[in-house]
Amino acid sequence: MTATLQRRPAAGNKLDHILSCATRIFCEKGYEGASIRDLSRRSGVSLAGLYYYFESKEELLYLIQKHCFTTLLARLEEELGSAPRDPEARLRLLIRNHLGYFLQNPEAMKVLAHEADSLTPPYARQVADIKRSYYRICRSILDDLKRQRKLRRLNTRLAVMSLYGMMNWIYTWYKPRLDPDADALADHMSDLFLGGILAGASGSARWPRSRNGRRRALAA
Amino acid sequence: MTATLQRRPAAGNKLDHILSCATRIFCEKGYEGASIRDLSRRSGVSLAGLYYYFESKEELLYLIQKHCFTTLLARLEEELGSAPRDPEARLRLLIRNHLGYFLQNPEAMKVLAHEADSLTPPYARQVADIKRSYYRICRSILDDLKRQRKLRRLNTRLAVMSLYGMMNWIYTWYKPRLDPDADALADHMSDLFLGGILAGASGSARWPRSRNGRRRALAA
DNA sequence: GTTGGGATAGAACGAACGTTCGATAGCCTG
DNA sequence: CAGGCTATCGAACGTTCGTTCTATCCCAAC
Repeated sequence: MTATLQRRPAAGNKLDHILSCATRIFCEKGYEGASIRDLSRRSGVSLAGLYYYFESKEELLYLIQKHCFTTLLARLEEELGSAPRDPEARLRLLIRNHLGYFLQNPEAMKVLAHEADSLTPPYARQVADIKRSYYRICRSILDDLKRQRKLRRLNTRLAVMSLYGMMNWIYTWYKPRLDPDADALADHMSDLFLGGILAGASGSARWPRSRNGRRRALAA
Repeated sequence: MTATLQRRPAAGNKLDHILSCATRIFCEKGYEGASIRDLSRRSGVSLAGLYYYFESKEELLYLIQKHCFTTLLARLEEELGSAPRDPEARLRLLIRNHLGYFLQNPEAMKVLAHEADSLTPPYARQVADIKRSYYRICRSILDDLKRQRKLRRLNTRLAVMSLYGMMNWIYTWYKPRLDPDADALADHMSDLFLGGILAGASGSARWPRSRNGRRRALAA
């Protein structure tokens, strides 16, 4: 269950190669649909030889997810450390960081987003912990923004989830030759999200709601 | 490849039962991870008996996806038929329709969103056609809105994808006891999205963009 | 030059997979 | 009651799966 990375110091390069092949295969065929034999063919390592580097197929997915989320989180924390205190600026930075990493590693991105609950408890917990940290940073920025701008009616949980939905769904439609690059996309989504948060969720609604009378509770 | 539904007129009930069991199983274990033996156990039909009702596991997924997307699209077209011409109202209606159906059929929703490209060409094409119709309705509403409000800088493709991302990601986080119901959620996302579109994408930017100077093209 | 362990692979294991075969009920029609 | 059609099943087929067993190779240390 512990990371294979530490066990065999000299083997880092080859494990990295295997992990990158595995990422590509999981991306193409999904975790369940991918086979160790696929990985053997793609990586050039024999079927049995692979098991020198990891203990099971599931550990493979775990190592990929853990590495990516850890990197994503570390980059964000580093950037936020030397960033202004203004919540809007920090949120823009988070979005930029997220999309920057995702569009730079599109295959890993799909594996993170698509195989989010393919891991079983022993592995799943550790990944979930990192994800929770990442999620909480966004939520606390939004709580700050809510206080600063007095957005009484803002449900920050819904807002966070909506934002992550926008961002994580990208792997299903993004075409590098057709769509804007990561920075432009980050600006687009930042504007969309912040515009919506700041315009719609403050005091009175600026735009009419649904035409029928079913106005349920919107507040947090 | 043609729908099994028409071949055996009297068998509708049992096929429906099988499809609903299959939906639940695909939802729980994913398409690849689910086995026909799981379906046999859950539905109470013998392994061989199942194949009287469909031709392959893939046709099963196809039947589920086709039925759901067709229903979703039909409902939307019916509602839009007797709706006002105002693009904003029509967009709110689309969001309400989408979330209403999704939260009423959460297992099917996950199968639609998560197994979006588990089908291979013969089946995949037919589902893709229906999805394209559905997507185009949203896009044309947004094009109308863009014209009406003179939103020169709005990239409607990105906007549509962002909106669908927000909505389709719900299956990963929605908790019925914790989160607002479908109508309230639809209002929330409508406000967020419309607020963002109308505030951020018109003439000059109302809020500052990223702190560094990399201001790439945001326009369509 | 022997030795010992890290690194590798061929072959096999048992289990599970999607699918099919052949048989058997039940039932309507003639 | 004979014949055919619908609906169903137990058993099996051939394949692929994740994983492991065992043997080998290479190279540094003694």
